[in-house]
Amino acid sequence: MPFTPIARAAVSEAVFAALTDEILSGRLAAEQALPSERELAEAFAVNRHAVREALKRLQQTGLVSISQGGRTRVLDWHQHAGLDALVALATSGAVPSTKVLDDLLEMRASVGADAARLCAIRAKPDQVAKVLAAAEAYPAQQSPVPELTAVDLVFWTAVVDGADNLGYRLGLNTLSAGIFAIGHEHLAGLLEEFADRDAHQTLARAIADRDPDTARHLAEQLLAHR
Amino acid sequence: MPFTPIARAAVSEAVFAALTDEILSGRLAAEQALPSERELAEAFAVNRHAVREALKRLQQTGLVSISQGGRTRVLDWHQHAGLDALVALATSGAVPSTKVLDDLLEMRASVGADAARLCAIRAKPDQVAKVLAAAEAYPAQQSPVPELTAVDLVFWTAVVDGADNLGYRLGLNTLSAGIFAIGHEHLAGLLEEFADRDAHQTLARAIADRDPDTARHLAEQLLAHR
DNA sequence: GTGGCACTACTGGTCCAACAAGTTGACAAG
DNA sequence: CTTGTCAACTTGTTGGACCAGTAGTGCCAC
Repeated sequence: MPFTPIARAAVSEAVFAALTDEILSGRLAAEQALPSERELAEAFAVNRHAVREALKRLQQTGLVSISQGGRTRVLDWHQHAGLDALVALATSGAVPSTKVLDDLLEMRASVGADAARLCAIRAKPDQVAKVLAAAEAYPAQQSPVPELTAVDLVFWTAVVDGADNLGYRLGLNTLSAGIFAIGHEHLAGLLEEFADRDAHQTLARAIADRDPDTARHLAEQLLAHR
Repeated sequence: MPFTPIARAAVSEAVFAALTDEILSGRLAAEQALPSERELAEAFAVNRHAVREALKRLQQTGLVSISQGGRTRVLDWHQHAGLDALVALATSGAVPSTKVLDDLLEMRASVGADAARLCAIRAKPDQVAKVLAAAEAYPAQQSPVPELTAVDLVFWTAVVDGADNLGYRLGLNTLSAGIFAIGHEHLAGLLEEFADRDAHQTLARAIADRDPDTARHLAEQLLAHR
């Protein structure tokens, strides 16, 4: 059944998105003071509590700095925003989504290669088995893009799990969220990689053989983005 | 003057920290339903809005799933939390902070090496100049740890800026926040690296010489953690 | 004139109370 | 067994009030 849940965006979510856009696009420059919560509430025609929830999230993302009594100020996201802001960045249009995607894939290549290396060194037997199984699950012939991305995510999740590095594990979550946010339509260039069943199985075998250098090298080749 | 600003934590911040701890430590298991907002408000002896602000942030971090009408449920942070959760993870005690630090440094090594490579390829002249200047700024003799970490951050910020990758840039923010959250007392093992003025200058020169392979290799050596 | 103080007009932080909107489970009608 | 209804929850949103902290303004003593 191809039905997807109907999106019912909360008010604070909408406010968060609007302000995020303003900041990432540069229309609200760094160091600039935001309108007061009361003014924002009136401008968006929502309650102040909704604005506050959005501002709290902006603060967590590293986009604004809040101080009681003083005004809320915009931060330079280059310096203060965390990796999670990349998801917002991908959809805000502040930076061309192709640029964001390229950067994302570049990071994925670097982290993925090292994760493959570590997986070959550290993975427990059952984790190796999962990697092999995930490689086996790649479809032989053409499949729809969403399905391919799902299979690919399962494979790399298995690899990263085997690498036993919390940073890589959580980074993978953020990265895949970012890639997902950009949307499937921009992922056409990755079809060859996703569909390369043989390469994934070769990589899985290198991991199973406990050959970290080969695993890293294969992963580098596989993830290299043109 | 060694005085630091007095921390005036907001109530919602405290609630957020408490719930984060409960979840990351596993005392609140995944899939488990949280108490209702009213119950939490009563338990913490705070207003419901404060609880809501905290829950919104937990949702953004990927630690809980909120649905109107239904109950708020705990998510498996391995699967859903973003890299930013690492900062909370470092301080929550859910995982030994030494493990978090090791993982963090491992990730830093991989990302840093690739950033150095890309910086050698892509950095603009003024960015190269900043890298050289940052390497020059390393203190010749022993210095206090906080100062060393600050100098080190400036150097790597320059390198990552030159690499022109938004993912690396924002990832560096998150990583350094995580390392900072763990605290300086655990960073003794890094003193040699931080103090290695020569190695940083050699690396900076490789970048200035546009020698990506050497830059990557040097960065790998420099960032290798024992 | 000038430094210092008090006051005022903001800001964000917290709380109470109410109602709207959605979910869930029980239960009766078909 | 299926379906619809209802009641008792839940989160979502709003309004208003007051507390707490900041920052600028202007007065006053020196």
